[in-house]
Amino acid sequence: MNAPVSNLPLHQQIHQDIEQQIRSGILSPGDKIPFEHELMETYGCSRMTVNKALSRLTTSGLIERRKRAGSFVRLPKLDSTVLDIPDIEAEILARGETYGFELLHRSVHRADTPDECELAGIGGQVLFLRGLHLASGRPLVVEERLINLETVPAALTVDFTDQSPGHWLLEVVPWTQVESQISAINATDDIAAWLQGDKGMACLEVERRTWRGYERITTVTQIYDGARYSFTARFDHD
Amino acid sequence: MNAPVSNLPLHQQIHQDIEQQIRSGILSPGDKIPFEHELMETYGCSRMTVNKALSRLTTSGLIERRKRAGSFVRLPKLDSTVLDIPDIEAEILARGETYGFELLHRSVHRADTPDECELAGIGGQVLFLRGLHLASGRPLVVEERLINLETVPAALTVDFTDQSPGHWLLEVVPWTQVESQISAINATDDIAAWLQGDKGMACLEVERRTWRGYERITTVTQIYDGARYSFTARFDHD
DNA sequence: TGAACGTTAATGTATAGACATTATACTTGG
DNA sequence: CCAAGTATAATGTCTATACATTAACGTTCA
Repeated sequence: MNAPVSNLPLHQQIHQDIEQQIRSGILSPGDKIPFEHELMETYGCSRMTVNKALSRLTTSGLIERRKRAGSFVRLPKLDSTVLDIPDIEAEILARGETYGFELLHRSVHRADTPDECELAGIGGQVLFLRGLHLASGRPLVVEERLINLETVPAALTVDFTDQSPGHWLLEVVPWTQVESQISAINATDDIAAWLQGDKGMACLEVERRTWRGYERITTVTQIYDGARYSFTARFDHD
Repeated sequence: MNAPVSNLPLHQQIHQDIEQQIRSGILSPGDKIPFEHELMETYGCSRMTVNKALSRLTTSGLIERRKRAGSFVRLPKLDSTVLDIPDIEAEILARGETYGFELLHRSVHRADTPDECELAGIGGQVLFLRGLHLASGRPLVVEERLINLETVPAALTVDFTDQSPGHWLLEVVPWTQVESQISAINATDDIAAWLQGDKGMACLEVERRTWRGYERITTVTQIYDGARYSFTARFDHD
């Protein structure tokens, strides 16, 4: 009686073996991977099974395949990384602190600034909200949000006095595309007051626009207390 | 004579059709996708072809499949985005500015700080470099880099006086894993002097550690002039 | 009613074979 | 020697079939 080699399906096993060899450096960029018919022999399986494994490695960008020539390890992407821009509430709770939201300002008006028109079209209705995210009672983030009432009219009837609009939006209108911009700014008087910090302190500013299909949903600018917050990201090659 | 419906392979066509329906909102999270045998009829093809399309939608996280029940559109990930941390040289050139690198400091020593030991092991040799990335002759980024000489001994023999070590490393030892941390800091006296800015100005600080397999390659801290730089990212659902 | 059990309809995996496509390698003619 | 044409070996796609796995469904029995 033989112990089972693995409980994984064979195509996953093959995929994983090759990926492991690339990540460990046994196979370097440019190196050749065995032909499909060679892997068929090695694993004692059909070509479709090998092909499934190699196809997935191709779509995930780890290898490159050329007819007649064979399959080769690709050069890694020049440089890019996956960044989690977290749900602030979840993030604060995960730190073991208590979460709170405080609404500072709310207004409804017709789009007139370029930014508002880009969101809701000329003359479209937008909802403007400014609020604070509190960690253990202390302000950590101030956010200013525009919501497109053409696409999310329900936002008008919701009470955001102590509920984060980001969280609500995510449940009601999940986005399909996001665009983010991260920069560093010095706190203005207003920001310093809201975050209970000093004027001029370094803050992370995140501006994010979201879409559902081709319709704009919301634009949010979040300003983080730079001394108390940073983004981290871990990225495995692809 | 019929015009060809599409020149894409059928499984890609099916994949794309369904993805399009999800992104446009025709199909919402939780909605059911037709059974494989229904799609076979719709597209007049075999089950393996339909299966290939649906399997890829599964691995990319767009749909979820349950035996006996069927396939369903998944809720989008809570929040995460792909951030390009660019190759600085390429980025500056892309802006239409000229690129330059200027070495400020170079030294070789045995690892003694905790950070250096984490990189090269206790007593391992490390190469320390400090340099400026110049855009059109003006400093845009100051970087401090530690290179693990245990894994990249060749770095000792390279002249970095006007060549960016990041660029060189990428070609010689491509990484397989990266960890990044982005935060906002106020410029110290030193930083202000290097970047020819004012003390206290907001800067983006990016700390990045890279691995090849399980071996550490380098740690770099890059400080960007906050007034002249920001990261942008665009993210399509997965 | 409701808990246990067998049935069945869906997905998951794999096979063997076929033909299409294409870059490489080889051959031939100038 | 080089250019053009041809053969070939690899990947890309697709089919028809088979059996495994699993969760929903229906039925039976306490």
